[in-house]
Amino acid sequence: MHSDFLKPYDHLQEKDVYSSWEKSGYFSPEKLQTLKSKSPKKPSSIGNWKLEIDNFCIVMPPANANGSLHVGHAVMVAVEDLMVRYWRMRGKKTLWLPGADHAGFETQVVFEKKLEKEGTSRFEILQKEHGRQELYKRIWDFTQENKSHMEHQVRQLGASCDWTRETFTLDPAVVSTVYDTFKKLYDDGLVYRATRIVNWCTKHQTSLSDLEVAWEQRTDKLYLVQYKRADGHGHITVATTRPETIPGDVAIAVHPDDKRFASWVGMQVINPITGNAMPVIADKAVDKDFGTGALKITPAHDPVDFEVGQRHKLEAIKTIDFNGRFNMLAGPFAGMKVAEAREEAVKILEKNGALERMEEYTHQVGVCYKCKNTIEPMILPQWFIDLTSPAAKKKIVQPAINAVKKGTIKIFPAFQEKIFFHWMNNIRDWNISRQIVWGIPIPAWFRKTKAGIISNDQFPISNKDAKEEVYIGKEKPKGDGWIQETDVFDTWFSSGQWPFATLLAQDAAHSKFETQNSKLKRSDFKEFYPTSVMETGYDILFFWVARMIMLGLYRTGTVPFKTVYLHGLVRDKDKQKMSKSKGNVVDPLGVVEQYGADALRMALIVGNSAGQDVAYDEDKVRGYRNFSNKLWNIARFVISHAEKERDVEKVTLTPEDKKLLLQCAVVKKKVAVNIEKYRFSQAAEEAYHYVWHTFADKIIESKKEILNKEAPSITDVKKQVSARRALYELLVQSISMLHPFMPFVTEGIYQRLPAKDKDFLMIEEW
RNA sequence: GGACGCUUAGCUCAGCUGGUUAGAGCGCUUCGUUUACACCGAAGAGGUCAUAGGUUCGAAUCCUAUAGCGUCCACCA
Repeated sequence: MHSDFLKPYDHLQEKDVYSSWEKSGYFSPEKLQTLKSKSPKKPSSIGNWKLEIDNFCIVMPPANANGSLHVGHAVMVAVEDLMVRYWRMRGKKTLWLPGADHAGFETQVVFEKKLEKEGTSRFEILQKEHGRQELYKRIWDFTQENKSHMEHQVRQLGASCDWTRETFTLDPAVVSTVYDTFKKLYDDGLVYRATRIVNWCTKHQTSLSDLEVAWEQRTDKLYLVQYKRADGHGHITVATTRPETIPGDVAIAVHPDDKRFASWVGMQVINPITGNAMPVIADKAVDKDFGTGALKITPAHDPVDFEVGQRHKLEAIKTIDFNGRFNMLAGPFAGMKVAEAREEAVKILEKNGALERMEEYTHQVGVCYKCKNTIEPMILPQWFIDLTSPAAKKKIVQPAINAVKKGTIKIFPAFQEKIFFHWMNNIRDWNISRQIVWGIPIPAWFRKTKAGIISNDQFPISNKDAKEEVYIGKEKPKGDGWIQETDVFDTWFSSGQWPFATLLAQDAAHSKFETQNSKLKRSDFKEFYPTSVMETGYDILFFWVARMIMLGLYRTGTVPFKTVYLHGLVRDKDKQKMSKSKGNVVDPLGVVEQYGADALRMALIVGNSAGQDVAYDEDKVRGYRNFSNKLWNIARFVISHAEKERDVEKVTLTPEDKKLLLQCAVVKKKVAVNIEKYRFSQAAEEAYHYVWHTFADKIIESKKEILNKEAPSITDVKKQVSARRALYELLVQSISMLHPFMPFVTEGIYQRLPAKDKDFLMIEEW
C-alpha cells in the first residue's frame, strides 16, 4: 500500500492536489480536448447518454477585489465547481472563466474607511495636485493586492477554473468593450445626459442608482405649515416633513379635482420663511387625501417636486450643497446641516405664527445602502440609460423579458422569474454616472459653444441656456476647449457586460499571440457564447442578472446564458444575516484549514436548494469531514485487498457482485440526473448515502467474511477474487460520483489506485 | 400599499409531475469494537407534515382563506 495512505485522512494534502491539477493544464478546455481526441475513451459501464451540447461554460461572478472571500463565495465555488467538474467528466469541452471586479463604489467605500483609519480622507488627497491620479493609483494597488489574495483563496476551495483566462473588469480589452457598448447606446439614442434629480449620498459625495438606495422606517414629525395669501385673505396649510427646505419652495400644489382649493389655483402665497411670493398650482401628483391636500413644491430637493417643477416650468432653487449643508440661497439656514436647519425652521415658523401643529409621523426614508446616511435628492447632470421610452422598451427591455418568458433563459428557482418580470415591467432609467475616481471613466468630452458654464456645475438649471457640444469616444477629440467628463460608470454597467466582455477579452489577447503562431486559432466568444449557466446569489438578480440579460441581448443579439441558478444566502446557525457588526461572519478559509475544503463544500451544498437560504453550522462541516475520512478508509480497505489481486482486470464476477455493480450504476445515474436538474442537494445526499450506508455499511461488511476466510475452497477463492474486483470497481465508481462534490479526497484516492495509465480523476469519464 | 418565499422529528433541512408503514444529517438513548475507519459499528426513541375549509378513490404534495416568520419592490409630502 502507498506509504502515505495514512489514517486518519489528512486534508492538508489538498494543497498538493490542487497544484498538480493546475500544473496538468486540464483546467483549460483546449488541453482537455486534445487529450480526448487522442485517446477516445471507451463507453463507461453505466452507459453514455447522448450530450445535447458539446461544451459547457460558466463565467464566474467576479469577486469584488476589496477584501477576502466570505462564505457566499464558498457557496458559489462549491456549486459552480460541481457543475464544471461533472460536465468535464461527462466529456464536454468545459470552460470556467474566473475574474475579479474593481467594484467601483463598493471598493472606494472600503478604501475610504481605510483612509479614515489613517486619519485622512479621499477629499484631502483630491485637494493635492494630481490628487485624482494618486487616489486612483492607491486604490489600484489595494485591489491588486486583494485580487491575488482572493485568487489564492479560490484555489484553496478547489475551483477548477482556467486561470490562464482570468479577467479583471479594468483590463484594457474589457474597458474597450464597455466603451463600445456605451457608444452604441449613445448612437442608438438610448443613453442620454440630463440634469435630473438623483439620489445623492452626502458622505460619499456621489449619486447612486435607485437600487443602491436602502429604505429605513423612521418616526419623524409632520409639520403643518401655513402659507398666507399674498392679498392677505387667509392661508393655505401644507404638510411637510422637511420644513428646512422651505426657502427652496417655488409653489404650492393642489390636486386639479380638489374642490376645496379650486379657487386658490393661480393665486399667490407668501413663503413663510423668505417672504417671497409664489403661485398655487394644480398638479395630479398631489394626493388629495394625504395631509391637508396641499403640497409645497421644492423642485431642487424632492423627486416628486422636481417632476412637478418640470411640468410647470418652475425654477429649482438649490439650497443644499454636496456636503448636505445649506448654502446662501437658504437664507437663515446658510451654513447649517439638515438637522440643525430643521430645528431653526421650526423656531422661525413658530415666531411667524406659521406653524399650525406637528404630528408624529412614521415613514420610509431613503438612505445610502453603505453608510446609512439619509439620501439627499440633488439636481445634477448625469448619464442615464433610457429604459422607459418606446424605443428602449423595444430594443432593450422587451427582448430581455421575452427571453425569460419563452424559456430561452431559464431561472432556478422558477419563482424568481415572477420577481424578475415585475421589476422589468416597472423598470426606470438607469443612472450610470458616479462622482468617484475608482472606476471606468465615462468616455465623453464637452466643449461649450455659447456663453454659459459647463453644466457639470453647481447650478445647472439656471444655466440651461449654455449650449455645449458632446463627443463620445476613447480619445480626446481634435480642436480646442474640450473638457473630459470626470464621472465614472456605475460598476454594474461594466459587470453587466461580463459574459461577452470576458470572452471577447480572450479573443483580443489571443489574436495578438496568433500572429506569431497561427496554429493556435481560437475564439472563446464563438465557442462559448452564450454561456451555459449563470450561477449567483438571488440578492443581485436586479443589480446584475437583469442587466446582463439586457446588455447581452442588446450587444450580441443573443442571451448571455441559458440558465440562471440563484443560490440561497448563507446565514448563521440562527438564520441571522452574517455581518461584521454582528460578529457572526464565518471565514471560509479558516474552516478549510480546520476541516478541509471538501467538508465545507459538502456542508454548503447539502440542504441548499435554489433560492432558499442556508444556515451555516459547524457541526455539519464536521460531519462531512468525518465523511472524507470514511471515504478514505473505504479506499484503504478496498485497495489493500485489491493489491492482493494483481490482475483485477480479468476477473469473472459472481452474479451477486454483478448485481452490486448494477445497483451502483443506478445510484450514479440518479446523482447525474439530479445534477443536471440543478437539484444539487439531492445529488450530494444521494451519493453520500450510497457510499456510506450502502457501500461501506452493507457491501463491505458483507464481504469481510469471505475475504478473511482462512483456507478457502476453490469456490471461495473465486468468490474472493470476484469480491475484490467488485469492491475495487465500486470504489472507482464512488470516487467518480463524489468527485464533483469532494474533489480533493477523491482525487487523492484516485492517485493511490493500483492502476496503470492513470491521469487525473478530474478528467476521467464520469 | 403591492409581490414573493417559508412554516415537515429537539436543531438544520429534503420530499421532483398528488399514490404503499413521511426521509436525511446533527443531536439523543442503549449496546458493541485492539485488525478500513471512534472523524467507527449495531439497534432504537422521536412527527395530528402551521390552522381551517375544499378538489380527489387518495394530499405534506393541488385550490381557497387565516395566522406567524422572513425577503423584495413602491416618489404619498
